[in-house]
Amino acid sequence: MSHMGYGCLMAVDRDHVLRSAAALLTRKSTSTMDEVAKAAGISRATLHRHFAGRDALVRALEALGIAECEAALDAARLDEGSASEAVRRLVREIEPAAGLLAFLYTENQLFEGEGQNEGWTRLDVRIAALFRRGQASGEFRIDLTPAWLTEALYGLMASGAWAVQEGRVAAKDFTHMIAELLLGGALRREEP
Amino acid sequence: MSHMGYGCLMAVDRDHVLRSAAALLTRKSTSTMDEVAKAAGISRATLHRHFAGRDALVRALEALGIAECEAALDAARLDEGSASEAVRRLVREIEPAAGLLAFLYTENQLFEGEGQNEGWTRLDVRIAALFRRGQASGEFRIDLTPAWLTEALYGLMASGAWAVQEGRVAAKDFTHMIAELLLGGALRREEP
DNA sequence: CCAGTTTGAGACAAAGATGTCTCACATGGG
DNA sequence: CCCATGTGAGACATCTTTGTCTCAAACTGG
Repeated sequence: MSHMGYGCLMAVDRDHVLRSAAALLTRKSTSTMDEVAKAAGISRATLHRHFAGRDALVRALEALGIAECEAALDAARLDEGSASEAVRRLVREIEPAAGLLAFLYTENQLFEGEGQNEGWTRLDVRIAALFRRGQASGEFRIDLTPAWLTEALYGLMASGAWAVQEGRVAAKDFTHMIAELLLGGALRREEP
Repeated sequence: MSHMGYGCLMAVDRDHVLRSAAALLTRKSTSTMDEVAKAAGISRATLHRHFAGRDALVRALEALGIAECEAALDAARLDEGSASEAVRRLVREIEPAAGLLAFLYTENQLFEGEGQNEGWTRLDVRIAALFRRGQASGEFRIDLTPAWLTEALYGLMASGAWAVQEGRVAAKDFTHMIAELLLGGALRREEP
């Protein structure tokens, strides 16, 4: 297998390691490199062969989270149909990445240096644009800024991911609970 | 001042240390004991005289957060008036503690052992009871569980605290943004 | 079967944080 | 003024995590 280099097997292993690291760090964000390795079913040495260090691992998780989030935004077709439906599609598409996003959202180490990934800005811009579109069309209220609605979406996804993980809400309700609360709030509607 | 013991000066110093530690750890949850000490304007030795170690400090912050939260619940008089107004009062009263709560909310170390503070349960019960009251009175929709609404309130407060800290939303809008989103959601009302 | 590659296990030192201790200094009451 | 108390600065050992290395074993493709 000398000619394969990084093309084939390494890639799928790397992805598997990344996924299990995401799952573990979502539950316990201070997990040791050794715990991450064991969770992935590999040794610490092999983990180090994939990721130069803890920082590289977290950066790779950041890139993965951003990529999955952007893929979700693409799949949700935010420009089509009503803004409400676009938000529902967005929450549905982003659900599988919610745990990872929740971990990254609280990893404030990622946002303090200078070399912060501009992918976050791209995501913010696209999501805020969706809320702005909803405001322009009269669907959404205008006293809540698009920046705050974007932030609230992140926060609700993180809360939802944790609540599901601790069994406080059912996993199947994740999408509905987040989208409905974000769109409609807790108050009952007089006439839908 | 030998006869004073722990009664007077120690107490206010301890409180001041606790407050600055809360402010610092909210921004950078991995701050060193030395950084915590410097932020409080004291030396690491003195910090250690107040709190036996990092764990003791975090536990003290947990107790402080729970106490402030319970005081806010008391001040908000959750049983009086409409549930919506009670939620607005709750958010307003809890705002000063939002940063500390956001820190504790993501300190999952607090919730994994067996000796987790039952204060959180007390808070959950009281807040969930408020949402349940709103549902029973017909004010709140019933397809969002009280447990999820409680969780969402925590998540929105954390998001709000971070968004304010990073300058993405104005501090003066904190209460309005959180309460209005939680109650009414992003959709515009036809007839208020 | 064989050769090259990858892996796991462990040893090892470096780095960082923590807990403990000592000692000099300041401060405030008597 | 004097003394007791609290404080800051620093030294020190310890512990954990990390990064690096080696080597034997397992595996794979030919």
